[in-house]
Amino acid sequence: MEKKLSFSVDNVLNDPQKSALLEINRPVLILAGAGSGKTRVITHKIAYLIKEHGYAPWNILAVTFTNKAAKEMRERVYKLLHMSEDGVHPYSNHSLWITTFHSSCGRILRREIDKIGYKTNFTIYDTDDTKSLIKDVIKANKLPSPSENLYNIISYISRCKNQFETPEHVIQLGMDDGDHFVQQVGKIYELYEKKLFENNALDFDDLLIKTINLFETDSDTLKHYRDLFQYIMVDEFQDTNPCQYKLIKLLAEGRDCISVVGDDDQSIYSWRGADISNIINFGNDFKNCLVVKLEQNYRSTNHILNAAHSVVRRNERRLDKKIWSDKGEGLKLKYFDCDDDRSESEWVVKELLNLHDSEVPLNHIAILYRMNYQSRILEDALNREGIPCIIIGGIKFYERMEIKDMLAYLTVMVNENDSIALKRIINIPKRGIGETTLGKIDIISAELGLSFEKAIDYCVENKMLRNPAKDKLLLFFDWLREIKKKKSDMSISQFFEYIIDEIHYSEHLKENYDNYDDRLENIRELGRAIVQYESEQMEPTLEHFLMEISLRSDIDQFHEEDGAVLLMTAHNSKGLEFENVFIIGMNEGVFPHYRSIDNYEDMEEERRLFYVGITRAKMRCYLSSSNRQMSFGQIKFYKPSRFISEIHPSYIEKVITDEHDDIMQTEQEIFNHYYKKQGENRKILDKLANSSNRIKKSEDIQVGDILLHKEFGEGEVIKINEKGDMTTVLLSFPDGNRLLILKYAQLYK
DNA sequence: GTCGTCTATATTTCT
DNA sequence: TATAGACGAC
Repeated sequence: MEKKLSFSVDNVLNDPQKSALLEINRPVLILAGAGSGKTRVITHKIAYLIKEHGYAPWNILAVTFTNKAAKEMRERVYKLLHMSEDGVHPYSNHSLWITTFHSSCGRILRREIDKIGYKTNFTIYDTDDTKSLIKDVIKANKLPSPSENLYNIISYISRCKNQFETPEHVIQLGMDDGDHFVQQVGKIYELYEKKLFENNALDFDDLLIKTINLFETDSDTLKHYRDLFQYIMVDEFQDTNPCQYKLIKLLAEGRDCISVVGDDDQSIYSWRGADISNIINFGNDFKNCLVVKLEQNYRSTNHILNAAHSVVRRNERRLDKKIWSDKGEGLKLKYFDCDDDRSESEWVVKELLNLHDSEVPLNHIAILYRMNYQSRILEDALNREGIPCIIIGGIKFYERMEIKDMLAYLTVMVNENDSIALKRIINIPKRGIGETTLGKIDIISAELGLSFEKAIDYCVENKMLRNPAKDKLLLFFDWLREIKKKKSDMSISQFFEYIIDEIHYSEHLKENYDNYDDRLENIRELGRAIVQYESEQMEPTLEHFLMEISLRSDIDQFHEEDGAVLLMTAHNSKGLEFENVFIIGMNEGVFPHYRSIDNYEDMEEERRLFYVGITRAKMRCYLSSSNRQMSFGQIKFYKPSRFISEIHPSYIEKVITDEHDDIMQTEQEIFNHYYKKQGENRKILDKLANSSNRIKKSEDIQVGDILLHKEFGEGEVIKINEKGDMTTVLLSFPDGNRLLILKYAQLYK
């Protein structure tokens, strides 16, 4: 039977897309290949529900992972509903719940969190704040400083949190296994959680966890939101972690009002706890679900799709599907292997200029890489040729020192319990309140279980602080109280300007930083963001603004219309598409990343990441590698990436040029080249570690040879004691003779 | 408590 | 390379 739609999807959607849209009485799992129009399905389905089935916009919850994806989805729905782009008419700006997981939770908690003991003016901590808080916790509680680096501790805690492991349980686990690290982290975790609560702060994970807590402890609230969200859609479902999945289940389980879209081949966030089994097990939790595969790609030509497929099909853990398009074969991928990273970026620039000559606009070109630092050398090369470029990611705007300073000021005005924000600003500009004083207060706060502010009072009352520090503290808090009073008399932007003046922040920047111009400009940019926020919101509040800001990242506000080449990591490119895509640094240890080389599952993820990269390209895809790369001031040698050889040869064309520097054939020559250039840099000697000049056998040397040791320098061979594997050499170094085991000593000719 | 200098040290990726 | 942290001088 044919269904008549006044909201026409007949010419916009293909058959599988349509079936995914029309099914609203069963759960729907949409397995959507790259470029198969999954956003189109979601947005049309939202519009369809509203227009054809009378759903109110606020009764639909659609969640994704990035603000950018959410924003795009919102705009597309507005268009379909003929709303204005800011969504104000005919529904209010708040009417649509098309957001990220984190901001939808933030929005819920902003209203409800007092039900689980927090105050609604809570602060959201980013990774930076989390790091500071953990440092503080270790110090204040006089815990031994852990041998592992902070990042490992933070991610361990985050993993525990996302799997609903309590600190007590983690500590117990650590004791049972005699695992010292786990015990230690468990302790830090416990104190960290306590401190977060004291500070009335939530970290990113908490936004989800506390929402779940809320729903689990307060059934009325859960019921309210279950009734509110009559239909739920999840984009990028392959990226959901246990927490996100649980949240969705809480809201939708037992009902049929859910559609999820995902592509297991594009799962690239397992390091953040994303679990592909969520997509694989979806059918178990949501019975009788309709599975739709979208395999037609609307983006790329087939050589690109086939090349991408020939790589990703090597993964064992994947659902079988193959994307195709009706756009013809198109061009093969172009691959160029370069001598070093400098010539690699020059090659990219050259190809890029060729494209430009054939009238390809610059904003149709993206250059992707595995790690942010790879952008630098490219940026230089592009600048040399005067090609404008925009780098996405990297040092993020909202993570800049001066931005964080000012946001901390605003935060303190809103949440007086936030010790991280308070400590950040208490001595900026210099007020003579230093580490020692703050450390003392932290310790008291930890020992007596007092909040930071209470601990200050306690220290003052009990005369525990010496006079200059004490007076300055009191002075500061007097000042702070005065400032806070002004808050209600002004708009957010006025208040912001007022604080800047009041603390003489521009003077502070001028006195302390060479690049104060840039920093001042950033502050102005933040001011503009505030003004913009105020103009967009019907009821702007500082609390809400700060939340928006803390969940925002750089990629959100890039505009395609800028006539510039885009540079970004492969991760950041997900969900985007470009006529022409370059992927640089196709080397073992770079892409795939060296930390995934020894781990099969990680390697599969790298492969998926590469798959994501290739499938961004509509027309042309360029790949390049380089044998030598300058990284952190050192030259490193690399082999071409295994992924290059994993591409079926019929879809890739290797570029041969005559521009290789034939002069440097051997490792020795390469070494000499740099050695001469950079002088006696010991670090350079490290590079020899893998070179052919490493002496491993006694046949390679004789008495009288001069050998090189990276620490001891040059030494003359005095004696060789043949003992098979354990052969030793006696060498005379500038600082004396040494006996070394040939096999282990790093000696070079 | 602050400032400057030196050294060690780390390098991935939505929110 | 670049930057955070340690250390010592004031």
